[in-house]
Amino acid sequence: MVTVSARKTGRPKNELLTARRREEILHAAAHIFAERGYPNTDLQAVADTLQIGKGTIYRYFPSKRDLFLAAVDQGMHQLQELIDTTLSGIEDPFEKIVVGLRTYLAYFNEHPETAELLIQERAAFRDRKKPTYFEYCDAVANTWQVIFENLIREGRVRDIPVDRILDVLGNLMYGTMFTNFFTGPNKSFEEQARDIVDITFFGILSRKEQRRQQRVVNRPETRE
Amino acid sequence: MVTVSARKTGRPKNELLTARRREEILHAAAHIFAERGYPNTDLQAVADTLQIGKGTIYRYFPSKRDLFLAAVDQGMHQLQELIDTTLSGIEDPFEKIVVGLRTYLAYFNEHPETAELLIQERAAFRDRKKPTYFEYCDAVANTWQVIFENLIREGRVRDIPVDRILDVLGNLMYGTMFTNFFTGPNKSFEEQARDIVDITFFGILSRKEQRRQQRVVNRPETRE
Amino acid sequence: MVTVSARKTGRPKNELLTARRREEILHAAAHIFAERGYPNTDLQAVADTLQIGKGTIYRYFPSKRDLFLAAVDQGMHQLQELIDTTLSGIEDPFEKIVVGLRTYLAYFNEHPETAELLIQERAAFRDRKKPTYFEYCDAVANTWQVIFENLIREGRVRDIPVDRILDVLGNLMYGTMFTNFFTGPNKSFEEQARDIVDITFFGILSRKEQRRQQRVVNRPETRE
Amino acid sequence: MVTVSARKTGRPKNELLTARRREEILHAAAHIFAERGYPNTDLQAVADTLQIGKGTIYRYFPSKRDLFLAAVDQGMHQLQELIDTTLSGIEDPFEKIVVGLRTYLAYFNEHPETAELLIQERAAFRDRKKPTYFEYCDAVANTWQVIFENLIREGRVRDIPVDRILDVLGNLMYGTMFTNFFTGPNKSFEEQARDIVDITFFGILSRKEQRRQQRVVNRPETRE
DNA sequence: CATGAATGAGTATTCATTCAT
DNA sequence: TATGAATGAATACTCATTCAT
Repeated sequence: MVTVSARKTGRPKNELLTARRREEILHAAAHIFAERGYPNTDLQAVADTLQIGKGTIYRYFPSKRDLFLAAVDQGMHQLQELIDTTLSGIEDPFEKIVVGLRTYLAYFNEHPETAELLIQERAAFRDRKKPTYFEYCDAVANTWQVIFENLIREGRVRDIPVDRILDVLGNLMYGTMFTNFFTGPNKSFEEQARDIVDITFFGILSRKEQRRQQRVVNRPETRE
Repeated sequence: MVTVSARKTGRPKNELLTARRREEILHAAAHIFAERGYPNTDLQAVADTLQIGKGTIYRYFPSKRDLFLAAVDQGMHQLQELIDTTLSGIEDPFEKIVVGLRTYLAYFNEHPETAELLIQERAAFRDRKKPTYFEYCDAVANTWQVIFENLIREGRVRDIPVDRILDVLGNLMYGTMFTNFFTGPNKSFEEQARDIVDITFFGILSRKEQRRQQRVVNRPETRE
Repeated sequence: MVTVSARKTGRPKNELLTARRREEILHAAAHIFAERGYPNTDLQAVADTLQIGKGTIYRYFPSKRDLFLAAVDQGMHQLQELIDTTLSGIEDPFEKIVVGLRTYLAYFNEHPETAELLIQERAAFRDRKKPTYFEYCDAVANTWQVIFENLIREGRVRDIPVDRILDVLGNLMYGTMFTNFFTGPNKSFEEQARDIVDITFFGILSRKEQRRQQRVVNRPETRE
Repeated sequence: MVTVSARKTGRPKNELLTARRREEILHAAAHIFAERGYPNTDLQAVADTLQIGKGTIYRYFPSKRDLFLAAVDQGMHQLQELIDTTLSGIEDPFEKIVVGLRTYLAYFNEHPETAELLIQERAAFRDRKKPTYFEYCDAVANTWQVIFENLIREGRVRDIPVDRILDVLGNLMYGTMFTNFFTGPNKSFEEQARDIVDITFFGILSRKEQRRQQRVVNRPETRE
């Protein structure tokens, strides 16, 4: 391909190299931010890790803050892509739910630095309207909404308002992820996924107790 | 100058006053730390709020870090006391669970600064073995363990290993608390408690689906 | 004198000491700013000179800029006070002019750092509406205005619009001061004052030439 | 590849183009340095203005400092050339003086950036032996020396040592230029030139007062 | 006991200059 | 030759902590 322009004869920019270096910086930064915390991280440390000059980082990201937020975003983006890919071949809605849950826990199990970044983001940027995590949640909420609506229509899930289900499941996943991160997981993510599914699908009550309580409290919104 | 009872007397500390001031400092500090974040809070601001000298704070707490951790601890302590008090008159185990859950959510609803402090603690003191929150969780875990064991023995709760139940419920509460804090609650804590109870007690599956899935997957650990 | 308040029992501030230290900082800063230039001056250098901590300077002046401007202002203030004092006992208007001029040049001769600060101010704060120097000029302009008006009324000075006289004399003094500062004075300030007075009072033209030129150009505004 | 005249030829530099670009850089730099001040100007801004690469500037000037000093020098050079040209056709010595003065003020009126550069030069390079301005002054001093000596010999100017006259006039011009620049001119440069000539030629004293003062003080150096 | 004056270690960011392309 | 990517030295200001009063 021949371009007319010319004129600019200097050192041509290598876009591929530029993009690769951006990724490298992001990757190193994510780990160092997670390891030391946002306020304790000197960009010099990131530069040293990559064996580049501190000024170079500023060529790619306008500020420490921007670099950090880009790192958080990248982490969430990867999670989203992973889930999208994993679920793409699955038809059965229940399997989608179970696999999605397991993938979520698996991701944070393998990328604890992403969890750390979510904490750091909140601690350092209390002002940001909405944490990156919840922005991503909003983005996929509708997909799950539809899935559950279908299940309810088919009579496979109780007729509970879907947002209640999503809230409870979402909060449970979120809490599990953070707890794992804070205390270290006391069981494998597969086991965790299994336990969550078991309890949220079947409830903790025994059959007998379920029947009894439903008789006592005539909960109108939770008809079978 | 004559002192009556030997030399140890001197100027008697007014222990009451001392304790009161300690509380005042802790209270003010909790709110300011929560409002500005740990690294952005300078003790001068705390001193100014209380109209005392900065040095005075150092007479009550040896360092900024200690003051902060004391504030976190106070928050969790209050929560614990509130729950203990609230549950003390309740006999029915299910009611204990439901009321405990509601009280927990109510507390953080009224004291969002405690939630903020938990975040800040984690962000600032990544090194501390275990966050204050989970120390308190451990402290009460046994109580709930016993409650659920009894329920299982009585056949009112499915025979699931109790720690699984506690993990799932604990993570769900924790996740709900943080989500509320991050995004603002989209429903009242009473509604949240109700939804959590509904789903974790009865499960989301319809009766029919529950039966079907239990037939398909012969899950040996979850006999009724 | 007994003050009621009390309450605040801590270390009392010593206002005298505070004021003295402020002066000390200002004095040291003036010389160091002048010696190294505004942008090249690190407040650490000022602190080192005074054997105090850098933070201490910031207790007295909110920023490097403020410290600098205070130093400039102090320099001009001293000049003004010196001139006021010197002229206070003088009645004869011509003597006032001559002595004022000499005092002005003498001051900058003894305080070359003030001249340097005026340059630095202009170079560093191009945005400030009016340089400190000219603010002080404006403040005294009226006094001299009156003196010259009287001299004109008495027929001792030619009937030239007074602001022209003030402009020319002012610019001449200003230019002389800066030239002295830039190139080093090539004569004593007394000689400079004498030369300025000689030329501005009598003009450089010979009597004969003055008469000739006045015949040729009938300059209406400069009647004798 | 065949080159005609031995090896030195290679790609012949286009000297004209080179010189033109040098001028362009100098011109742009002068304005940007004047607008932002020496320390606040980064060479990137100069490069951007000219739409060239930052490295290219370094092909023409070895350092920021050199570029700046070249810009100052160019400004003074232009002034000198303008005055030389303007005066070349003038025979009458008084007219030379008046026109020279007016041209000087006119130049700085049209090129305020040159005045700014003179300030910046002094502020940034306190160490340089002599500011560019005074180097140029020295270069032309002799010409004016001769002119005044002739006028004195012809009895048209009072027999004052010529360097006194030059000092006073020089300082007056310098002060006027800077004042104009700092405060904005409050009258046109033509009026300023007229006022300066009026006062320095005729003095401010009235005839009567001139006579009186000359009687009182028998100033030996200022005989008519 | 209470105070706040004093301290100085710690940090994000810029920009002159170099040099690979 | 022209370019702009890369570099790292340099810099104003804050704030936890101490301690004289």
